[in-house]
Amino acid sequence: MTAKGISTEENILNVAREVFMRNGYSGTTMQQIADEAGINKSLLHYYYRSKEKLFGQIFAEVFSQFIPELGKIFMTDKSLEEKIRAFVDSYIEGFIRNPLIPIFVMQELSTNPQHLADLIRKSGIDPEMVIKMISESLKKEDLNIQDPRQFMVNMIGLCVFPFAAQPLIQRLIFNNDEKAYSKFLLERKHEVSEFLLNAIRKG
Amino acid sequence: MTAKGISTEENILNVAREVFMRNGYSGTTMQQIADEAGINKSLLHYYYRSKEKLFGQIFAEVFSQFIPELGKIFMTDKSLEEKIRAFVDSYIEGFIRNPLIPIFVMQELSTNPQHLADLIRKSGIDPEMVIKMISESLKKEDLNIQDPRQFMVNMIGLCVFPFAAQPLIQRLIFNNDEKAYSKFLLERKHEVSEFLLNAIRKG
DNA sequence: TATATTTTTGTCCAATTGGTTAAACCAAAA
DNA sequence: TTTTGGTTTAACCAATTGGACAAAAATATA
Repeated sequence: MTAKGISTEENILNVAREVFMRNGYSGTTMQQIADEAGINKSLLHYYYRSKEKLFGQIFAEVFSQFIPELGKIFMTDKSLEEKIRAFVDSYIEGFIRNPLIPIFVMQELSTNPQHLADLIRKSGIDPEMVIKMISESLKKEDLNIQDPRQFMVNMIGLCVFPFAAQPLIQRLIFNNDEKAYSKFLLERKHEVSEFLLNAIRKG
Repeated sequence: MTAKGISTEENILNVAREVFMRNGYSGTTMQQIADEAGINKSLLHYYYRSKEKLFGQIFAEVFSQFIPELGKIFMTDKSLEEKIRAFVDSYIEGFIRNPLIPIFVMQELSTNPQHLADLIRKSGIDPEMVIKMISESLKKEDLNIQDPRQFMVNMIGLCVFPFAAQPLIQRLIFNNDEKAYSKFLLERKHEVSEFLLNAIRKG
């Protein structure tokens, strides 16, 4: 038990999540995690047998926050316009709460793509089915969408990119004004939805 | 001199660039670079005094390939439509040739934002000036662009994201079909331009 | 209380880390 | 041929790495 009434096990997980997300797998040492958690290094191995196991658990959890619940939102009977607004809003909101998710997940999958296969297998969901379902839902309405896959990448990319590139954008476009950048991110919920809807409007 | 008539110094740089881009700074060891370059570890330190120096040189070079030459393209007297097409085309083309650039640069700047300050200072260019110039150029024509900064992030994000998220998209949307994904990326040059132009068309 | 059980720590380990140094090598100049 | 300069190597270093292990401390159970 720590001061806050949190179990040691949970405390380790919280600290490790933070450090791993900040510095990546190889940029993080077990000693570092132990120090920041205020415990002995051996205790890490007591609860989570190895660095890989600890990281694996954290990555799986963060990964599930990155993969959008496209299926759920696009299976409702709302209009496509409403679906897009709902998705963009909740997806961006999630990253505002935890801005490191995108770069952490994408970087790890870039150097270690085989993690992906494991995670998909464990999740049990069938990506192809979900994609097909959404594609159908996109084609249904009379909109200017030639390739649903391109549109999905556009939609997700517009949400994700500003977080992955935060330091760059904040410095180059906002002269390192953190407040201004936060405001920019909030405004993006509206901006991205409108942008997407304009782009697929027929005429 | 190596077999290909390339100097040892240059060969080290090429190998190091590849390894660093694949595994990041802390995921790379000097031994690894030495092995892949077919030389002794001491030789690395002979040519590039330290790991940091070697990495710094490589990062500066790759970074300059990531920062789009927005200024150049948007200062011409083409129409905005032509400018956008020209930019998207050349920017995406560059990443097709070297797909690891985006994730490498964004990841490094995420864990080490102070690199950015140094690089900008060394480059001598004034980001604020460039941004202002482009903003003006975007406002000139009668288009549906409320905030030029949002539009710039949209444009760059649509180009960059598919490369940063390549493993994910390739697996989830293209069932790991590399060929299909390459085709998708090629088609994106046209897709992104059209998408952007549709989105800012008035009416 | 005394006895298990769980949690935490200190100590140790082999391997690897980035880096140094002196010696060996080798082609070209003298 | 000897000398000179840059190049390459082997040996070595202190520090750090992830991890093992048993003792100790704390807690639960009897």
